Formats: sequence, C-alpha cells, structure tokens
Amino acid sequence: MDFNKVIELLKNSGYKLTNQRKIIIEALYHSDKPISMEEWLLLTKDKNPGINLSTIYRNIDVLEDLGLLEKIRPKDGSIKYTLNLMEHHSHFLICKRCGKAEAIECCLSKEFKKIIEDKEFDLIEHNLELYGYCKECHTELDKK
Amino acid sequence: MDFNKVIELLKNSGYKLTNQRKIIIEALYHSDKPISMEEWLLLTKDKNPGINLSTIYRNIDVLEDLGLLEKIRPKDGSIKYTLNLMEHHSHFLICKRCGKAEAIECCLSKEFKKIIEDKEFDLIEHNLELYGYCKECHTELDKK
DNA sequence: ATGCGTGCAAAACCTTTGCACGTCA
DNA sequence: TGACGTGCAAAGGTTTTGCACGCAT
Repeated sequence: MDFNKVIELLKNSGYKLTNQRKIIIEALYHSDKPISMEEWLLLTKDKNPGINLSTIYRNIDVLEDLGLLEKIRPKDGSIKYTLNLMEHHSHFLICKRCGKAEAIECCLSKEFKKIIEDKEFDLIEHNLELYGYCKECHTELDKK
Repeated sequence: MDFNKVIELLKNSGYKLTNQRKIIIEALYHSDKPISMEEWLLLTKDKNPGINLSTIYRNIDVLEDLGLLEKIRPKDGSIKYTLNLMEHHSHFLICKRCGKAEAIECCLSKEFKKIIEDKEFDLIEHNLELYGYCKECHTELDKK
C-alpha cells in the first residue's frame, strides 16, 4: 500500500489529515524497520519540533483503528511499532545487534496446525517474533 | 520439574528460601495458566497478606536468573508470567475468552527454517503466541 | 462554524530503588 | 552473626487524560 492510500483510508474513515498526523504516519511509513516510541518521536520532531509525545500516542489509537499498526514486543520488554501494509500476514526477523527487521512470509508447519486442530482449538491469530543476528552483524561479530 | 526441584535449584544457586519467596513461587507454580502481576499478587496475598508487590518484582529477577520464568506478552499490551519448567522449548495456545493457556511443543516448519537459513540469519530465539478459542469456549460461543 | 486534533501539564500506572529492619543459613 | 531479603515509601519511566485553543473540513 503506498502512502497516498494510507492517507485516503484515513480520510475515508472520518479522520482529519493534520500536519502532525501526516508527519507522524510518514515517519513510521518511511522507516525500514520497527521503531521505538523514542525513535518515532525523534523522527517526527525532526520534521516538526513542536509535535507532542501525546499526539503520537493518540495517533497510535487511530492507526490501530485503521488496522495499520503492528506492535512488536521483544523479550527485552520494549515495544516497537511498524505499519502493517501487507496483504499477507507476515513476521519479522529481528537482528539483536543492529535492530534491522525483515519481513518474511508466515508458514506455520502442517504438523503444527495438526496439533492445534487435534486440540480443537479455534486459532484466530498468532504472533511470531524471530530474534538472532543478521548476516552482516554475524560477520562483524565473528571478527572479534 | 516438581516444586521441590525448583526450591533445590533456588538454594543451590545461593538464594535463601524465605517464606515470601516460597509463597510467590508456589503461586506461580500451581497456577495452570500464565497470570498477570495483579493475579500473582492476589494469589500470594491470599497466603500471606503482608507480602509486598516489590517483593514479587524482585523475585521475578531471581526466577529469570534461574531461567525459570517465561514472560508472555499478548497483543493487548499486558504481561503474563508463567514458570518454564519444560525441557523443550514450548509455546502457548491462549484462549481469548477464558484465558486458559496450554503449552504445546514447538515446531517451526522446515520451509520456515529454510527461508531463514537462505537469508543467512542466525536465529537465536523466537517467540510464538497463538490466540483463539479453546474447545469449551468455542462451544459456548456457538450456543449464542 | 463546528467539532476533531493538538500542546501542555497533570494524573495515572507500572516498575524500580533506597533505606532500615528482619530473617535465613 | 552476617549477608541476603523484605516492607515501605518515594522516585522513575511510560502512557493517558482534562482542558483550552487551533485548525481542517
């Protein structure tokens, strides 16, 4: 989904397009990886220093309402945000060193689905986060 | 791992067995599902009303040090705690209605592993949460 | 024009920490 | 006895909220 489509969806859902809102969403849209609130704030203040933290929090609600926000919750307790613009359900390979996140297609194994089915569990959604070291960081770490 | 083994591990690691600590761990041990801090506090106060919230938080550190604590982070932003006593890495089927959580064996699919391998990503850990309705709740919901 | 959105500050929450006292080994 | 553990209260950090003003529609 391109940025204009996001804005369109926003307007069609009855939300106003303010300068702040545009900057806030744009910051997330153009980030190539999930970002923390702190990073998000910096990115937005970069474009408009007057933007308040609470405005971002309020726009989180908007993005959630639009079904566009993905919250990533690493084991370390932090929260990272990213836009979920894919058709396909996807997950991230998250590098523990550089923070780079790469979306991958989801494929729960057949055996897995069978186990769940056997329990007559009605699976609605799932959340998978994969942590490790990306190729580049792995190479770097090997050097030491 | 039975409860005595947990206590043994605790002592062998140089921690003292206090009345509070025992109650705190026991509460989590006997709970059949991951519990919130609030539930954990209630369960412990049930046995000893004097136990302080900060003592539980401090014992979280202890349990983490022992590698026994599993923190579950549902999408709703809450945090739930459970003891991780299995040999095998496991995940939970969590019922969105009754909250019951059932551990299942983990098995990332071969295709999945291959995709990750192809990217030369060095996978360290992963976190999978499965949400849906358990058999009982599904039946209940169908009645309506 | 009018109601939604924002900045600001305060409040609400959750978690951590310092300190003095208590208790386990 | 001595070090670790705890209760209490205060501090810290993050997120939410009330209010008055501002701006998009």
